[in-house]
Amino acid sequence: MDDESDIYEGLRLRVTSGGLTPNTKLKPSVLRHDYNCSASTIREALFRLSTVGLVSFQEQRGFRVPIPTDQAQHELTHLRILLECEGACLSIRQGGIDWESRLTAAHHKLSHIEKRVRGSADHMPLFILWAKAEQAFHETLISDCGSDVLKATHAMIYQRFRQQVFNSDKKFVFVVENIEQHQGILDAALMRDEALIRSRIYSHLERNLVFDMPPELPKLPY
Amino acid sequence: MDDESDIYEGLRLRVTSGGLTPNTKLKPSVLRHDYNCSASTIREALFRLSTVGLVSFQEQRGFRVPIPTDQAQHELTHLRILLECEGACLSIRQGGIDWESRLTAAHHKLSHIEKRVRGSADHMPLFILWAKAEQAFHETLISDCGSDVLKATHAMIYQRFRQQVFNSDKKFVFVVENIEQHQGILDAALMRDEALIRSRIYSHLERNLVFDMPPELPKLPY
DNA sequence: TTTCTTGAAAATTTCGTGATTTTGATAAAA
DNA sequence: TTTTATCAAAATCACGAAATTTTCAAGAAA
Repeated sequence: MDDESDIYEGLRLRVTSGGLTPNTKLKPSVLRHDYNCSASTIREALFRLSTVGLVSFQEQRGFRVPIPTDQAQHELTHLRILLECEGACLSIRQGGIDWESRLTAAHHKLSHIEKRVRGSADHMPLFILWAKAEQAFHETLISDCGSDVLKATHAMIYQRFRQQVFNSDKKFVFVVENIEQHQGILDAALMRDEALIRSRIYSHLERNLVFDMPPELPKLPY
Repeated sequence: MDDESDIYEGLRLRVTSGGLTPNTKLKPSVLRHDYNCSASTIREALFRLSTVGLVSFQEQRGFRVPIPTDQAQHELTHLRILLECEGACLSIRQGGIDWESRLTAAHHKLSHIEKRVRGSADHMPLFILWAKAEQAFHETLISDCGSDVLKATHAMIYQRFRQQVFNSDKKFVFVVENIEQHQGILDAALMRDEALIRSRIYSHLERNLVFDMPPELPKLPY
């Protein structure tokens, strides 16, 4: 377990943003050479990744890069909305100046990168940077919700979401709307308006919902 | 990996409802004898349990039964409410007669056990049965939400919640209110009343919220 | 007494091997 | 041509042992 966590992190990066073709087999006996360790060590790390849903696993058939599906993207987006709205609203209630400050800082970094992305033709080189900054922004948004369980759960879902869209066809289509949407979320947070931030988080993530959400049933009068 | 999943299940049962003292060390070299396998196999299973939060793990310091804390109980309850409300409401919208039927069946079983528990002085022997039935009921409640991710996430949180209360002081205090609360949730589901089921799920789990939820901030007029 | 070392015992982690299973190409049969 | 059978190559899995790290008790120093 010396640098097993490094191995875990390394593999996690490769399966989430390493540009691996979905369904690629992940063979411990091959990957061991990249990390200078035994196949068993790789296997253990892949196992852990599979419990979090970042690699798929079948008994006696080894590990593979998960195949992105519309269904999975929809479900991951749905859960992101649920968790981020809840976390953001709780942070609004409990967070102080420190939270506002960290969120503003995270947005500043993200915003800087996004403006650079808008300019350049090829987004690829900036993408890793952008992904890190966007994750940091969304995690800071919920950082003062007071629940480690909520934050850990959100982190898991966010990772899978990012893997999903990265490994799907439209990898690097940068959406210009993101810029004003992130700004809008920051503004709502600083205004401490829960209803507004909910609707802005929803709007921000909405385009990843590939199916219509089922409508609320009309209440029957008794 | 032959019966590794059996080992995983066995260990999961032991750390969630096996009456183990919190903080107990889980030594692969000891546990191997209970399952007739090597220490490595046990280790792998414990590792998987640690990624879902059912055993705690520290590098070079092995595995332990997690220590229940008020904070953890509060957070797990909070997430259960969030996920079950969402899952139940979606099931109300999407579920059909089949869902109603399965939910009624699950409630019937649970109800039967709960009435027996109310009668007996020592709840211990019935507890495992009750836990299974209560889990089945709550999982059926969200079973037609249409999201595997939501259901899997809920299952993880529910397991940890159950472990939490089981391993805390008040292991076997059976709460009589559960009976009518479960009935109330079933009724709301059959009535397909989303607002009602939300409030009843909240009431049902409320007593496990050990801290007050922060109040909504008053909106400042500009 | 308290704090700091020492070092042997115990526990954890990594690794290569052999047994078991899957894969995939080739040939036989329909 | 399509399907089925065969079997060798390749991969996976469980295992025990070696290497590394931690634990903790006993003695030395403050």
